[in-house]
Amino acid sequence: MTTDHALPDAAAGHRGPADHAIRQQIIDAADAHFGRFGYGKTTVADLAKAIGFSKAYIYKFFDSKQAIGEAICAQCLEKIMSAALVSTAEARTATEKFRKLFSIITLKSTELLFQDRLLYDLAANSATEQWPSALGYLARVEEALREIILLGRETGEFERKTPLDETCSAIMLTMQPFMHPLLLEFNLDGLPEAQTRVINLVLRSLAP
Amino acid sequence: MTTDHALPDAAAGHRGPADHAIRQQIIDAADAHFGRFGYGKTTVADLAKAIGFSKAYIYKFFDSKQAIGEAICAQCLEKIMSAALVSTAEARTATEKFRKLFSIITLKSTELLFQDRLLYDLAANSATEQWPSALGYLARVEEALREIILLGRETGEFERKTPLDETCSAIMLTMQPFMHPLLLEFNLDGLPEAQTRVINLVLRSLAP
DNA sequence: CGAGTGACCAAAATAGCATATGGTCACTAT
DNA sequence: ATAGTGACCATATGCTATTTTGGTCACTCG
Repeated sequence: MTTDHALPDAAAGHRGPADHAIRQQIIDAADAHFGRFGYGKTTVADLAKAIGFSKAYIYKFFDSKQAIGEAICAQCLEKIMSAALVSTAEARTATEKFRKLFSIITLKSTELLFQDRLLYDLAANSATEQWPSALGYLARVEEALREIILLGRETGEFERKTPLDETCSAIMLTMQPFMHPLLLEFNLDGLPEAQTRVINLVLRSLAP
Repeated sequence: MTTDHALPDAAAGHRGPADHAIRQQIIDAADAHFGRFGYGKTTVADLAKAIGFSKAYIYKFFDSKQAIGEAICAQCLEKIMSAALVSTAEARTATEKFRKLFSIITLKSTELLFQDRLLYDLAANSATEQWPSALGYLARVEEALREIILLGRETGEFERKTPLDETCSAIMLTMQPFMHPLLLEFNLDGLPEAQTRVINLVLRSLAP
C-alpha cells in the first residue's frame, strides 16, 4: 500500500529524523495522555515528563503541540480507514464494497465516539479546522471510493456516463452527515438505518 | 397553504393572546436589535426600552428570551422557505421544482450568512440546538420535498418502487451539507457546483 | 558535532470578583 | 379583571490580576 500520493503531507509538523525511537515514545505518550486527559488538558511538559526528557527536546521532533495532535489524530483516522479497507477487500461486488466502505467508517467512528470520547473530540477538531490529518483522511476515503466505482464500472454494476470525479465528490458530500464528526453526533439517533437509506439512494443513482 | 400540521409548535414559548399588537412590537424590536447587535448582546431590558414598556411586561408575551430568539429565527427561516416555495411553484416539472427547492434554500441561506451575519448565527444556533423553530423548518422542507416527489411519481418523471418516506428522509440527509448552517459555511467554497452535483446524483437515483 | 537542557518570553488560560442579566412576583392603577 | 411595573434574586457575564503554557535559544556535556 503506497502512501506517497500527492495527499496533504501526513508528516507535516515533523522535525528531525522521521523514524526515531524518541519520536515514537512521544507519540505513545501523547496517545495515552490525550486519551486520558484530553488534548487541551495535556501540556507539552506532561509529555516530556512521561518520556523522561525535557520539554525542549520534544521540539526537536515536532514543530508544535498541534503537530503532535495531528499525529495522534492521523493515527486514529488511519485505524478507521484500515478497518474499512480490510472490509472492502473482503467484499466481492463493487456494490458490497461500497456499502462496507461507508458503513464501517461510520461504525468505527461511533465506536471511537463512545469509547474514546477525548480522542474523538480531537478528531472532530481536526475536521472542523481542516487540519492536514483530516484532509489526508478524506482524500484516502475518496481514493478508495474512486477505485470501487471504477471496479463497478468495469464489472457493469455501475453506469458509465457520469464523469468519475463528479460522482465521487458528490458521493463524498452525501456521506458527510455520517463522516464529519460534528454531523455524525448530530445524526446519531437515526443510525444505522438512516445511513443505509442514503447508501441505497446513492446505489440507485449508480445503477446502469 | 395549511400550516396546522403536527409540526413542532412554532408558537412554543408564547404566552397570552397570540395576536396582540404588543407581541408584534416586541418581535419587530427584537428583529432590529438581534440583527444589529446580535442575540447575545441584546438584553431583554433593551427590547423593553425599545417598545416603551417595562422588562416584566415582555414576559407576559414570551416565556423567555430564547422564546423571542425562536420567534425571530422562525421568521428568518420562514422567509427562506417561502422564497423556495415561490420558486418551486413557478417551475413546471417535478425535476425543476426539486432543483429549485434546494438551490433556492441554499442561495437564501448564504445571502443571510453574508448580509445578516448575526441573524445567521442565531439560526445556526437554533439548528445545532434543535430548537422547535429549526425542527419545524426542516419538517416544512421535507413536506415540500414529499409533494414534489409525489408529483414526479404521478407524472412519471420519478420511479415509484422505493418507499416514499425512505426516499424523503434520505434526500434530506444528502442535502444536509447545504442546509445545516454549520456545514453550509464549511462547504461554501465549492458552491454552487458541489450542490448541483449532489442534486444531479439524487435525480439520477429518482429516475424511473 | 549531536544529544539534551534550564532559563526565558509572549501569549493564553485561569481564578476571583464586581456587575449585568434573565426571570419572577407581589403589587398599583385603571 | 386587565394592563403594567418596581423591587428583588440567582445566575451568567465581563474584567482584571495572576499563573500556566507553548515555544525558542544560547548553552553544556560527552
